[in-house]
Amino acid sequence: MYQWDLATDGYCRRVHVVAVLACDGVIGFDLATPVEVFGRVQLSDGQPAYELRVCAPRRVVEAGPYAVRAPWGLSGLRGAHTVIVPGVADPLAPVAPQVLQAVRAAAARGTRVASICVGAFALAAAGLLDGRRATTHWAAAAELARRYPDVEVDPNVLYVDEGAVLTSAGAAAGLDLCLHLVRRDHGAAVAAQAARVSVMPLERLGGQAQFIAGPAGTAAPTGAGSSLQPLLEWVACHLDEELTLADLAAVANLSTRTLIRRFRAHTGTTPLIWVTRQRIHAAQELLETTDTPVEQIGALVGIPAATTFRQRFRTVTGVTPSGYRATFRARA
DNA sequence: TCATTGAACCGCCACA
DNA sequence: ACTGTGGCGGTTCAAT
Repeated sequence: MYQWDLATDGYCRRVHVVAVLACDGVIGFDLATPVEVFGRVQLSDGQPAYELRVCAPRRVVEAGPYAVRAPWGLSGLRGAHTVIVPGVADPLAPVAPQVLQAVRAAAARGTRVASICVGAFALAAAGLLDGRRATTHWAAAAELARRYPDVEVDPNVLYVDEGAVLTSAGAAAGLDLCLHLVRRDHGAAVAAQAARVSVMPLERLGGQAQFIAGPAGTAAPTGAGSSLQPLLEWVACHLDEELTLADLAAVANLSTRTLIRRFRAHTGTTPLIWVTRQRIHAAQELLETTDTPVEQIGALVGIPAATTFRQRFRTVTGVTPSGYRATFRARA
């Protein structure tokens, strides 16, 4: 599964290979995002965290006003641990059969596959999204759902992580997705460093809804004009406290019913799931940067019951707190 | 692991 | 008529 190479200090080092697919009409922004993020991420020892391959079905592909000369053909997808599929200018155009085949084969090998923006159409065409949750650019979400009724399209989120298959919303959300993957692979500290390089918050508080233009084409006036942003920021400062739905509603000066509704529209999830995610992310940072015992970390992020903390940590990150610390603190 | 129990969530409807 | 809100009640979920 992993390619091993010998670092100069004599220790074996895992290199995670990221293959970025560039097809004709590829959107330059979508292509550049993973190239810049994965290409620049450094581990704490200064070594690059990823090996990057830009792969294309032909040696040169059109990318709008310019052309891209890709160093890898589709064979570059073989041996990759992650395949990124950027959007193309015309997502409704049929995807070349050999591209579909290559993506399908990668997924069948267990390779993680992620799309940016309307790249989701290619994943759907390859059948990778059937029965799964997915997202895409908000303006294309309805069409994706219409063409692929087996795909559960959620236009309200920045990205969807289904484990082996991930999709992200328009353009800039690709950055969120890439940073999310870095966090999954190398921990919050490395991801935070990558985010700083990109001059980008590691995590945006809202979902995609806040970027959907209103009927006049102006900035989104979702809800009755009022934003949840102050509440989300308040929560981020009070994670150590026990927070009930009623507490949040009181802070936002809304009924619980309306709060739930706004939350779904704004972040794509429910208030408490969102709060739990924030708690676990805070715990990840603490596990990486301190030697505080796991039990105490749970208390520090507002989940004082140790068993509850371990279980929630696991459902959010997929690993145990101690396992997470062992992975991401050992090399610090 | 399982049952209990209270909270969270959401559909529905009335109201402004 | 249309949109957002808030209360009610049933169901689900999760902590202990």
